[in-house]
Amino acid sequence: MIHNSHSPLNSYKNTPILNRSSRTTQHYQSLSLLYLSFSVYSMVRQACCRKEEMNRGTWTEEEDRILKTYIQDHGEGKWKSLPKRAGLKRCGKSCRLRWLNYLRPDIKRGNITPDEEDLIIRLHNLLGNRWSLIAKRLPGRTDNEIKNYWNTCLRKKLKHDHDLIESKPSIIVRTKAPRCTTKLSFCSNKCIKENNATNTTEEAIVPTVSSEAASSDQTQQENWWDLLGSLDTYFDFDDWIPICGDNSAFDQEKCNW
DNA sequence: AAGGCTATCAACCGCTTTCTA
DNA sequence: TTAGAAAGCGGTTGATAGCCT
Repeated sequence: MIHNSHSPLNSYKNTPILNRSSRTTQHYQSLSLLYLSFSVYSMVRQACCRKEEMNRGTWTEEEDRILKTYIQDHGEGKWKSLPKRAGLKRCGKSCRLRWLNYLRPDIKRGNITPDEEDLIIRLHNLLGNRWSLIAKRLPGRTDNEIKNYWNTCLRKKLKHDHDLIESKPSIIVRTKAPRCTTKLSFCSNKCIKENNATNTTEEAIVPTVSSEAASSDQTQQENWWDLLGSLDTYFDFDDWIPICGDNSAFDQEKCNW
């Protein structure tokens, strides 16, 4: 879709919490609490930028040109101070997003190909709504693009298969340990070595498998391996071994528990 | 032609995670 | 070790195009 880059966004209206005439003492008490909370919140958390001084909405061609030129000359990073340095009336987050999702030279234009679509579906099946991780497996595509594509096209497309999907065991790979309760995880040999050496967390994919998949149910384990097998085009699994609480449960020779 | 409705997707927001001093 | 800053992430919003009546 082509947006008119010169049309201002007429959004973010000040919506009153209640009509003045319909407010009661109770409403005012609630409002006081709300304002108090907001004041405390403001003391703790500073806004990333002053909204009234910033351009918002669709980027103009001129803004794009300024941002692109600046990043080509000075490189990415330091997004918070970038707008000031580059002479843009945008907040740093907005600049970052615009660069990552639109201006970056390696962005792939055009429709999602059937191969890409297939990969998105498979990865989503594996990873869930981890758009940035999915995007990393699709060169030139952004997480935002994939997320939109999923929410608009694929969700509908797959809806008629809903019952089929529902009947399958849910095997979602979680990638951030604090967010999941898992028994089973996968880690590359390289990663283990590095972690042992540096005692740091590996940023690359170190997926853990949801507890459903970690059950002793043979069918679920087979499904899991099927899923991994279908993805080996995209992942280099030669270097990956499963670890399961203690590794002893896994037979690396037979590739099974 | 006009108005309503829907689909799309860029951009925003709030929160979490990671980095750094 | 800790607090604040920076970066990253995913859900949501809203402008716009296009279709339908």
